Amino acid sequence: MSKNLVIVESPAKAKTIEKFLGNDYRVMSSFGHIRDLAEKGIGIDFENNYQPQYIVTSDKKKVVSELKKASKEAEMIWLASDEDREGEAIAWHLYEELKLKKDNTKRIVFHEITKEAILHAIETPREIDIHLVDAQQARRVLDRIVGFELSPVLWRKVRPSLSAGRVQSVAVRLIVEREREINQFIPESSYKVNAIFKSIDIKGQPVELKTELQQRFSNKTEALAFLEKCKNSGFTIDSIVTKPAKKSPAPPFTTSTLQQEAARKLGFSVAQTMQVAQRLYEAGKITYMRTDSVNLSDLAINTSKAEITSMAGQKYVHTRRFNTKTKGAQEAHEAIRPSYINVHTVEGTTQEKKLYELIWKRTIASQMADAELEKTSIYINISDSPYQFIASGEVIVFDGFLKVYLESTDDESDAENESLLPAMKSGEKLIPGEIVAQQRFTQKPARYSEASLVRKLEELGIGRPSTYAPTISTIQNRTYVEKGDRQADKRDYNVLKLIGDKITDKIKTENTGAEKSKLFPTDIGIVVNDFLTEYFPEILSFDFTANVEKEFDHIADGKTQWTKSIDKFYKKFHPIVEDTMKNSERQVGERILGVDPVSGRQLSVKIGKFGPLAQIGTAEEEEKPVFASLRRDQSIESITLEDALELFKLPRQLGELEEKVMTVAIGRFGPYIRHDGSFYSLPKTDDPMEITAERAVEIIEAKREEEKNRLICSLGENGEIQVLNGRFGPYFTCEKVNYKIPKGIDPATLTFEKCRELMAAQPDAGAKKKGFGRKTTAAKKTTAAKKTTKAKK
DNA sequence: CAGTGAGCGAGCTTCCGCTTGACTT
Repeated sequence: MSKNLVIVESPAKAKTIEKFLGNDYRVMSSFGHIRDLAEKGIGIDFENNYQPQYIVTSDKKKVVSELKKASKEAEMIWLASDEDREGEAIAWHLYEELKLKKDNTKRIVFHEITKEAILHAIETPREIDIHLVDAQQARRVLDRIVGFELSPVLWRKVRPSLSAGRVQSVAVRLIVEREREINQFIPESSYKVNAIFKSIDIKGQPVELKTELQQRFSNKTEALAFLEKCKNSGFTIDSIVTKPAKKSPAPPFTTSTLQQEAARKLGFSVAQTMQVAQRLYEAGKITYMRTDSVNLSDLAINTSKAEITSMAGQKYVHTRRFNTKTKGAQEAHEAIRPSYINVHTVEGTTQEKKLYELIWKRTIASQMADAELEKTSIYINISDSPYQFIASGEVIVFDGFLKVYLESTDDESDAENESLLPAMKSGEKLIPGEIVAQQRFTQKPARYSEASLVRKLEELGIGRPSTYAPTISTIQNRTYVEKGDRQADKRDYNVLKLIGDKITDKIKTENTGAEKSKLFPTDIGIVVNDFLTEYFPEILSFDFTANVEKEFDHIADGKTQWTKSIDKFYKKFHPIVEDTMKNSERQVGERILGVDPVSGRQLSVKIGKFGPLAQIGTAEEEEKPVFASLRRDQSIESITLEDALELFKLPRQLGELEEKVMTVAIGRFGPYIRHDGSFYSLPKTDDPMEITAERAVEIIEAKREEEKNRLICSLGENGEIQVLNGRFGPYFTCEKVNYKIPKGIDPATLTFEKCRELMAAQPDAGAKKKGFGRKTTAAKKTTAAKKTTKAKK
């Protein structure tokens, strides 16, 4: 039995620390927070000065009882959770829940997991900082009030099961507003002029010089006029300017920058990055992956230095301390770095290897020398014109950190590969090979990717490293936002080319605006956002979090009582909730597009019970309205009258087969033919608008043929077991439950008895569906319920 | 697996941050 019990948050951390501390210390983990506000109801006692009603969370009952037992056996208890608001609260909850005593409890903190740091912490204990704890309670209670009062407003006014919150609602707002910017964007064009000059270099070799005119022309007339003038112009090198430049390495990774770089360089989703990083962390290969700090421990800096020296030499070393600039950063940990800098690669999956390598390179590079560059510009005069052509080149004089790592950017647009320029002298005359004026357009703003949304949230100080990935999932699970691709649009552009004294004028076509894996708002997302921003502008404002953070800082400093702060907020907020509940309309996002030319009735779009729909006529009219669902790629916000009218061309009658009508329509699962109560999906190659009766008959007969071959045999007295051919191979079914047939058994030889045997071996067959991979509390409850029923048996 | 857009009006849903499992398909 150990004399000392140390409690930290993470089991991986506990394992490491235990090694440093020796036999007198037992190190256990709390697995994060152990208590939270009661789940049922709001969990706050409004009658009693906002007293929080804490309960031990169901998944922490076991941990808490183990900790309780261990704490009774120990002589001294060391609460070693992180030194930030949440960490302090964890320590306090432990103190309360484990019923610890002041005289044998100590609070210790360290920012890096090194032996030195931990021993130092043990020597300098303190008490729990109750003001910091109060700041956390205020944060927790505020989030609960906002979330649990706003969400029911949405259930009533928009749709059940929706949610709103301080973080997620602002995240959705960013995406909705970006989409509007894109929709409203009007591209402007101008003419960019490039020239290629021919010359002879010092060695007498022919060389080409690629240049761009410093001036862009706003229209074709000006561009043409310039080219006309160039026909008779002379071109002379005016000057050659060489300037030194340098590039510095980026700081080591935080959660947010790791997510961004892993997305750009490795194509990982935000959640994927965190999963892979978690595995590396648990294996002891990297430091903690949820951090907002760019700080490295002395140990890490020193080992980096040694590593760089042996790898590349002393002159590549340049150690640095980076400062965290992020709003609201709490810096309880180090930056994300390899645990052992001298380990360059790790064993594991491809993903783990790649992510580790990225972390290693970024860490090492951050302690390396600046890259030194030489930028050269050649300025070329044009006779009779005030403008100049410029050729730019860049040469790396000393690679420095670039030897290892270069940070990526989001817009990998036309980053022209600037390189070495040919050696030339000023005064030299040049002959133009060709001069091209090309029409260029201003770019639409880019939609957010998961990672760029995280960067934006971090910039606004909204959310924490531990919540970036879950927030991205939440707004997608609530169907406010969808991840998707955008096909490129074709766009014509004009190219004017001067060769010799001849100008050609051509129209070319380019693809533009293609986007992959970006976040799009849904109609529901737009309606919810517009509703919330109208009625709750303060909560939805981009600086709401920053403002409440200031308030929390006052509480942490002991200047404000946390309940007073909450009271001030609640007294203002709650009446708005009540008023909105009572006085606002139901939100369906209706837009009137115009009039149906056939019936003369109004055509509108809105959100219906089953999603976005278009409607001809109104409910008030005597004649019932006609409805049609919007397609997946259409939205209420941007659909045109023309496209909406197109929707009403289906369902379409195709003629008859066996005296029954065939109709073609588009359903939830795509286009289908309906005939005699049966459904036949259309292959992707058939267009429901174009399909003929003959083709429809073909599809129906093909499906019937397949059906015929489906049944392999019926077993049992009344055929209660059927052996069938399915999409994934043969299987059998009994009382609507499907069972697998193990490999190696010929389905045709199955007997009734053998099937009963196979059924007994698959007790869980049919007991799935439902959850659909979502981590909801509901899903957790059903699995828990399953376990208990099993136990009873 | 499937074509709805209305209506009886039960009882349910929801937040943000801290941490890891335990599950199939």
